[in-house]
Amino acid sequence: MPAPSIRARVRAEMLDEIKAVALRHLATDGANLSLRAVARDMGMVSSAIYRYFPSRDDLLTALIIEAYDALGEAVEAAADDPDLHDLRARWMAACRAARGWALAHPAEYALLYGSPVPGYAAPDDTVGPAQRPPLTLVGLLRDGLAAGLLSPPPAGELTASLHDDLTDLADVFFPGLPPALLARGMAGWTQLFGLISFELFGRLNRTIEHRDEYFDHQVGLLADLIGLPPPR
Amino acid sequence: MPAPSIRARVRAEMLDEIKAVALRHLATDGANLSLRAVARDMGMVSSAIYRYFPSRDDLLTALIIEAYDALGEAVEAAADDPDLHDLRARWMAACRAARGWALAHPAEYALLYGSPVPGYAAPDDTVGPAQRPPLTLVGLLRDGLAAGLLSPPPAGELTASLHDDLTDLADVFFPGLPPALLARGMAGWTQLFGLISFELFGRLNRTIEHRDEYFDHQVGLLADLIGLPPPR
DNA sequence: TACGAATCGAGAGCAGTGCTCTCGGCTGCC
DNA sequence: GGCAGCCGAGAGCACTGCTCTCGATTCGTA
Repeated sequence: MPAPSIRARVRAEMLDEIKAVALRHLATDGANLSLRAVARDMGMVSSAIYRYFPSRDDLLTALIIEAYDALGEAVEAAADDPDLHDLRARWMAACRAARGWALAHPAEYALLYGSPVPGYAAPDDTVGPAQRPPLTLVGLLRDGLAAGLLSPPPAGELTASLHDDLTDLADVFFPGLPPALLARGMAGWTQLFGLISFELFGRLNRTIEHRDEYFDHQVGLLADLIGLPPPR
Repeated sequence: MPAPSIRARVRAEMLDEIKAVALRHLATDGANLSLRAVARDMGMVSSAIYRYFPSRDDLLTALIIEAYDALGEAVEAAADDPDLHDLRARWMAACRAARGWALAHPAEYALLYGSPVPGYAAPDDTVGPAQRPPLTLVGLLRDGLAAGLLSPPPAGELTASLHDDLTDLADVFFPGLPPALLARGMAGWTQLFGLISFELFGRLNRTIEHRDEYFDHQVGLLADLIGLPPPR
């Protein structure tokens, strides 16, 4: 492999620096990222940014993919912590990791899970990284089932067409996973998203002060619903 | 009471028309509402809008309050349907009403529950209307408890400080409601928000086709967790 | 090594935005 | 009837994303 030319290396550094500056702006000024402000911060003129990102949306997409991967990595690392042998502890750790990342990167979380920007349609590059957290959670359920720690929910509780939808979905990622268990995993993911969003978007203000305990309790409730083995 | 002057009546009509046009723009163009576009649609010049709303944020706030009230009214009406005597049926109806309203008014739902606009801080006028849906849900639990249809969850499952937070919160709206039951009600509200947001923001695309059944199933799961009497 | 091609930053410019201010015409109240 | 308050139009400011052109620099290659 030939050494990358100076120009190519400078270009890669510029891409990284633009993303870093844009992230800083996102954190301070909120979601409406200004390309011109980013350019000013870099001592450049706004049109120069377009040498690196064809449009503002493309820059946002790059940031979104990086954020999805950072969140996904945090969740996966927590779920795969070798110190945790307890299934419920792994589930809990994954959820806490997601919340911790979100609290540490609120602007990026809002970028990922807030209302979609009007004209913006998520490109296909984002769907893979976006699936990492929910796949991690459902993967824990598959592990638990394989280890005999989980009993599959009664099959009769799903309608036929919903059973088919969930079976098709399971076949893509977790062949053989009982569809009712997949539904419970998605319920857990939905709850996790709701808990984090409510906390981050201020819906817990002036109501819940002890956020950590509230979060743990609510996640624990859903762990019970899913059928994870009780703690201890 | 004196008849309102012509000018006052015209002004009220203008306020309504501006809001109506803004809502149309919100539905078609997405969240970044353009005051100038609204003015153009009304055959006015942009500065004239400022005679009625001091800023774009104030117009948005007016729309938000109206949307919160419309959603709250839909949920309350569904929960109080006199034809429903079954507690679980009322819970189900309330949740379905929220989803139905959101699907019918996606832009307004995004305005209410999407990522908060950067500079925008929700004024106090919005907190009352915003609380109507969750209060309706928790109110159902209070009714069920009073009617002996619900058994309060074991008290020992909450930490002391979380117990205090929830007791304080309950005292404001539902004095005497067991805090653990309040937590379950909030879990239901969180789940409802998550389900609707995921569906509306496209996270169910290419995975779940039978959305109605999926929604009913997931809401039913949480109803079980809360301890609502089984169906039939 | 020299030359043509590709890349890059600067600058001007376009269409759009929220918002302010001033200037007239109109309305409503004393 | 007159005066104060309301209202729409218009100009203007600072800002945005984005396009285009123009030199300067760098690259790959002959």
